[in-house]
Amino acid sequence: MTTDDEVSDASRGPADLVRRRGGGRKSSGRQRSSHSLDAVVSEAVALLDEGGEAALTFRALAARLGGGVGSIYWYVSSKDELLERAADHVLGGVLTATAHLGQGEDPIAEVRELAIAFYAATVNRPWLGAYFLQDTGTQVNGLMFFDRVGRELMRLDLTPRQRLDAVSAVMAYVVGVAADRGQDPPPEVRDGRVPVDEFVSEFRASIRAMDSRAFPFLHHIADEFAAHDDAEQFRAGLDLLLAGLRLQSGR
Amino acid sequence: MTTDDEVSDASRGPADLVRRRGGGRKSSGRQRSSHSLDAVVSEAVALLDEGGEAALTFRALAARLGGGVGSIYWYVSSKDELLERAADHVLGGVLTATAHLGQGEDPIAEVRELAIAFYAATVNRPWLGAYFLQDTGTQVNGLMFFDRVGRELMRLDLTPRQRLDAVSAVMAYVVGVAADRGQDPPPEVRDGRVPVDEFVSEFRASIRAMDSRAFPFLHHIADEFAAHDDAEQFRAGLDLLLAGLRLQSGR
DNA sequence: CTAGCGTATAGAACAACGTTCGATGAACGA
DNA sequence: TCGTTCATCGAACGTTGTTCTATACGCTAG
Repeated sequence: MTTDDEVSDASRGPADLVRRRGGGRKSSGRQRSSHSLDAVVSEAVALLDEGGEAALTFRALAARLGGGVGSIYWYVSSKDELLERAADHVLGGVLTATAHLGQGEDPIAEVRELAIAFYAATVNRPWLGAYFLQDTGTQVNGLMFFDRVGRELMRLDLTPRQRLDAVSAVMAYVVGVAADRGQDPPPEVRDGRVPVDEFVSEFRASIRAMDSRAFPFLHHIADEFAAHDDAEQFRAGLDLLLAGLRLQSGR
Repeated sequence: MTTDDEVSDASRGPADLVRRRGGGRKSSGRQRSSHSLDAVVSEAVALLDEGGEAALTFRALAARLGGGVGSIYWYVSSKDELLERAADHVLGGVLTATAHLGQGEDPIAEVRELAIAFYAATVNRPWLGAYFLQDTGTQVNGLMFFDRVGRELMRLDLTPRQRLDAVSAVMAYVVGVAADRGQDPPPEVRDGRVPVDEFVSEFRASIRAMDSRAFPFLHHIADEFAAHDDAEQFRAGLDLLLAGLRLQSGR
């Protein structure tokens, strides 16, 4: 699927030599096996979503697939590659979710939608940022997303350099918010065992307990912090970035 | 727990119960030991700088300190905490490096300098983003830096919410660029065994090899990508963000 | 003086992890 | 029937983070 390679060597062992920055094609053609690369990656994402990065182990994944640990290495040559493929897998979801975009009048508004869709996929997936677009050979969806954002900017009056910088900035911002949030709320809040209010008000109290001379700004925004919504805050920052871009492009 | 301590227990073992989001004081008072928390964290940062995140192991760190593995656990209760403290350690360096700032007329220009100094510290330290400001209890320098940036924005005509969103956006952007770059150039280029030109032109060639209908934007910026400088690109994106902020504040 | 306590160090031991390796079939053309 | 390729499996290895116990040293109380 996707674009896929030319022809010929269609069914070589997926995990061969020529690792990073080279070939690395999918297992195009018939799928005789009970696993298939897609199944391995999908289940890996499922494990990551359920228990975070620590939950993804080769043994847990093998048990989930009903196979042995060694089998996974036929499809993937290392855990790093597995994570890269997992990251690209969820980015594939972002691509299909935003397939309807691209016809709008305002390119920047389109970029905004793309970024928001990307953000939605990174929420609760802090590992995504670390493995996003590391290997351009295997991570085709990441490249496609990068290109889609850039294509919108080609409709704007900018230099190629400005376009490249802008796309990189938007990507970095999304990834950064994901990494920043990370494990922000402690696990007991994550699971819902402790109401969010309690954690937030406790945090506000701990801010108030600090020296207001040393941390004037923290005191200043303590209430806002307690009331803020993550997605809203993401959009606020994104809009700052896009406002600067709009200014640069002269509308 | 959580809220922690009242008074008294001033000189308990640094790595005690009450871990995340609570107290966690430094080894206040005399330093009798040959190690001390600062030595442990400093050496950890040195290991990270030399060989990346994989190079930091408790055994390597112990050997470096001339002690046993178990001793480290007296100062630090887990590897996560060690990495958080390491991140906060380099942020302490950023704080002292930017101590001269704060008297300028233009607050946004000051924010720009702060962000650039932060960025300089994250270059070749992709692990920093993942452990930056995870535990507000132990990571005091991160809080201080956050506060310093926010204090500049207090001189601008903005709502508290806008200020909070802006500071968060700037931080996220810096962290995002660090995470994005990550291991971007493969190790053989990192070490200088392969000249950068070769890698870059190879990358450009691989872009040209792709279908230009499927990736029009990648073709469009292939040359720019080959010639771009990371720090310059970082500043370009930062300036977009700050331009939006300047617009919002009405100069 | 000594018994006891908090401080601090050291390393053996354990469980879990990623990865390697050779053995083992199943499918298929010659 | 044989040999080759595809695909699977799990034992085994080395390394990792962490726990646990033993062992000192400096102090103060009795």
